[in-house]
Amino acid sequence: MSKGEDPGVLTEEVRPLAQSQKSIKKREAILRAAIEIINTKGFAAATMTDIAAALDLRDAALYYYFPNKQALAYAGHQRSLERFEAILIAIETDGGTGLCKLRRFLRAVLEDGVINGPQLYFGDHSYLEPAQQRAIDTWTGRLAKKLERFLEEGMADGTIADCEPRLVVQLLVGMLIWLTKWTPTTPGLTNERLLEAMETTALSGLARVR
Amino acid sequence: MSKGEDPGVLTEEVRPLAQSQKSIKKREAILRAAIEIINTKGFAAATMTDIAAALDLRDAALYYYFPNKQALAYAGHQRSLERFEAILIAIETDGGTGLCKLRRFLRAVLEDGVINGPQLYFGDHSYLEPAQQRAIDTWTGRLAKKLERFLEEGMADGTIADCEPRLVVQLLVGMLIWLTKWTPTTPGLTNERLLEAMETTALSGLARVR
DNA sequence: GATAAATTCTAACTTGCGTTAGAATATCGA
DNA sequence: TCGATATTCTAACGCAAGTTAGAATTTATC
Repeated sequence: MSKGEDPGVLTEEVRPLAQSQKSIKKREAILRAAIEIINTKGFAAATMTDIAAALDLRDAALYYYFPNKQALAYAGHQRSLERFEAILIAIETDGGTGLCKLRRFLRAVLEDGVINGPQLYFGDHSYLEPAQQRAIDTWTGRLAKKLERFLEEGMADGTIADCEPRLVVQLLVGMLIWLTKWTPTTPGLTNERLLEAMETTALSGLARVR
Repeated sequence: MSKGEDPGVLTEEVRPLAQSQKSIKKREAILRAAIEIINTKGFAAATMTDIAAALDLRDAALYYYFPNKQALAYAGHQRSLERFEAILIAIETDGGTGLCKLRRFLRAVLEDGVINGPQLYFGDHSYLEPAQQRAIDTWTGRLAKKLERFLEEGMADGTIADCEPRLVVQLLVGMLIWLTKWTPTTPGLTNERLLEAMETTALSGLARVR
């Protein structure tokens, strides 16, 4: 649909892209700030002014990028789930034992910025539209299933203890969610020490066999 | 300060008590409902109308028992911490190995009504007055220390693996906090299965040694 | 530099919710 | 039954925060 030899074609295509490029960057920054703030204070307590202030903006400016607060939060949920999915798929394609996959998952979540600027969250979404809630729930369910499969694989290949995957996954998720609350107030904490603590607690176990 | 032989003494003492007794019962019920609702929806999203509706009351009626929403939530925090402290002290006085104490703690928290009507919570308290926040923080810190001591005792008596107690306690707390969110939507779940899953995950560990 | 588009701001509107005052009702002892 | 106290309700106020409209400003293109 475009004339190949027209020298203007390049600029014609780049111009709108260049505009959008910048706009998208800012949209990303807003989304990032929103995720972190909502994650910290909760949806209701996190005000549009809070989020805007993180980027030296007024609350009204946010409405240029998102129609309303709900949509902003919903986008945050989606972003979070996309990241999780990417992590899980990467692990799936790489293969390995069930235990190996589980360990890689814990490490990946930590490295994906849990401590400084949590970009992964789940938790509450009762403030969303019912349809949005359902969408999040089914998506979350799919991802949880992937994790459960890791455990089942491990039980089959002998690397993971006999357990109820559904329950264990929720316990692990709880550990991860809580990270975003207490790690910011724990100075001197590194990903290495955190990962070691998690592996000791959940993988090798706290109990010493006698 | 009272006449010992006055037969009215008994009724005199009982009368105001009888009135208060009923009032206290209702105050307890309100507090209980508030803890559960705030725990589920968060402080900001939980409205006074929500809490009142749980007892077939209007929002204004709550102000007969609590001066304001903040005070109600603060009382909830205190109630929660009292329960935790009672659990921890009971375990301390009973003695046993570090691992034994840790196991007893997990069981006690579950039995204290985590699944049906969560009465224990921690999480966010950024909506309280700074002084109240400090009070909660120091109290929470004391209780966390008790848990950490269990781990240290276990490391000393050989029942618990080498670890950083500070970090491990937070990981365990995360597991427990998250319980109140997902267990209500998991039908057919029993305390026994839950406890077994927790012991498998955190105590004996998910990894099978080869 | 000038014009158009994109971006952000100011100011006001709206709604929900915490809170209060005072009326209404229930409870209870005499 | 009656009066007093305790408890709850109705109605309204005030404020905080989400949202909107339109002006103001910046940015990009010629």
